[in-house]
Amino acid sequence: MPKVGMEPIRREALIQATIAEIGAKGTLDITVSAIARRAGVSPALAHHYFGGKEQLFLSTMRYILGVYGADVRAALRGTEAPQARLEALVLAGFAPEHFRREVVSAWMNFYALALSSSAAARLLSVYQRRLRANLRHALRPLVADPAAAAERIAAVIDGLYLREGLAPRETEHRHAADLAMTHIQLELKGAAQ
Amino acid sequence: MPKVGMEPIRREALIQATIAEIGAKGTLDITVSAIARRAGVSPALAHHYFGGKEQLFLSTMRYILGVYGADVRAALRGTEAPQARLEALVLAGFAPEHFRREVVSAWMNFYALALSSSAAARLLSVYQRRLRANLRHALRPLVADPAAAAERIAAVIDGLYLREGLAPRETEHRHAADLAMTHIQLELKGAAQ
DNA sequence: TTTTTTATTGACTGACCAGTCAATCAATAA
DNA sequence: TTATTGATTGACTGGTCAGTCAATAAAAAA
Repeated sequence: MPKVGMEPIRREALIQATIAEIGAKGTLDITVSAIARRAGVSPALAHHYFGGKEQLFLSTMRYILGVYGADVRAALRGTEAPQARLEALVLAGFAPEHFRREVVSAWMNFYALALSSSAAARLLSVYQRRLRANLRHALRPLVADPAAAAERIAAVIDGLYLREGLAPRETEHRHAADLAMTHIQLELKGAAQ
Repeated sequence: MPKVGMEPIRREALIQATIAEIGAKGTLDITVSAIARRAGVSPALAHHYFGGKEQLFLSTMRYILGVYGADVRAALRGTEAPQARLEALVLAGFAPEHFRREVVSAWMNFYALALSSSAAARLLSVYQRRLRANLRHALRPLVADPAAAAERIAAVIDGLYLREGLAPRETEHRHAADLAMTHIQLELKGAAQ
């Protein structure tokens, strides 16, 4: 039953199906057929809308990065005090939905993909730059060397995410956020301006 | 020209070829044929010695983890002072050879693989546990909460490696080690026992 | 109503690949 | 010398997959 205006619906469904399939298989080694089946359409339609597998992956990556970015912006909205902004940044990054198996899968595989796809590398570096810029901005009134502190905090966030994301499920994710917040306290105490 | 005693030579050659191929393609999506070609043997021989692709990957992972472990042990040998041991741990982790493109590739892909292969996950968690144990041990005489500090330092190390490993080449890798060392200074200053 | 556009797919192709197996060849042991 | 064992591969199989294309069907526009 072909209807007009299906394109955005199908694109969204195919991206969601891609995320689900990556999560289920834990790999980017998944087939367009499986994704299409999950989305309830034929493999040919996936090619029709995305042009190919690689572009479907990139759109999926853009989607996930977009969700993360929106979360961060929402967390920062209305938050003025630098300390509160730091906390918001950390908490947004460690929100439970980022630890859903399929999301972790997508992140890990995108890290790997960034080594072979310059488009993927560019997307990832946009996210990294934005996180660091946000951190620097919040740190500027608080520490002597905001750039270096931002670098370290970003590393702690990424490192803790890596660890928690890879850890066997059932683990407590508050842990990561707490560790990161303690680290920030250390930065503030150790290098107050 | 078949000779006796070839097995260890071929195994090593195939593992090296696997690393090289992962580095070249940036993916685990590589063929046994390509690996075997690189090692100068037939694909059948790779199956003969390793039994299959997955086992070849796991052996390669074990090899890389083993090199890392040996580097760390070498760096710690003869180093007694806790502070020096911390520094040795960091410097070993950020040694230039770990930033060779093919090694970074292997790490990133192993992270992703750990999500779908419990054998890979186990190997990775052995490495992670060992790093944390080493850090805790060195931190015990220096800070009030060695476990938490070790967790944070390990996160910084992993996070900085992720960032530096993914960053476009030409970047300066001293940077990562410096940032990590500064972080350690913060930990010691902020929570001296 | 006719034409055009959008959505959709079945069927196909060309290519590739992991893993198997029987056979070959050389060194070595009996 | 003969039998055995380890090293090695060519040839093959069963299966898979990305991407193409022409055709169909339903809306929408003319």
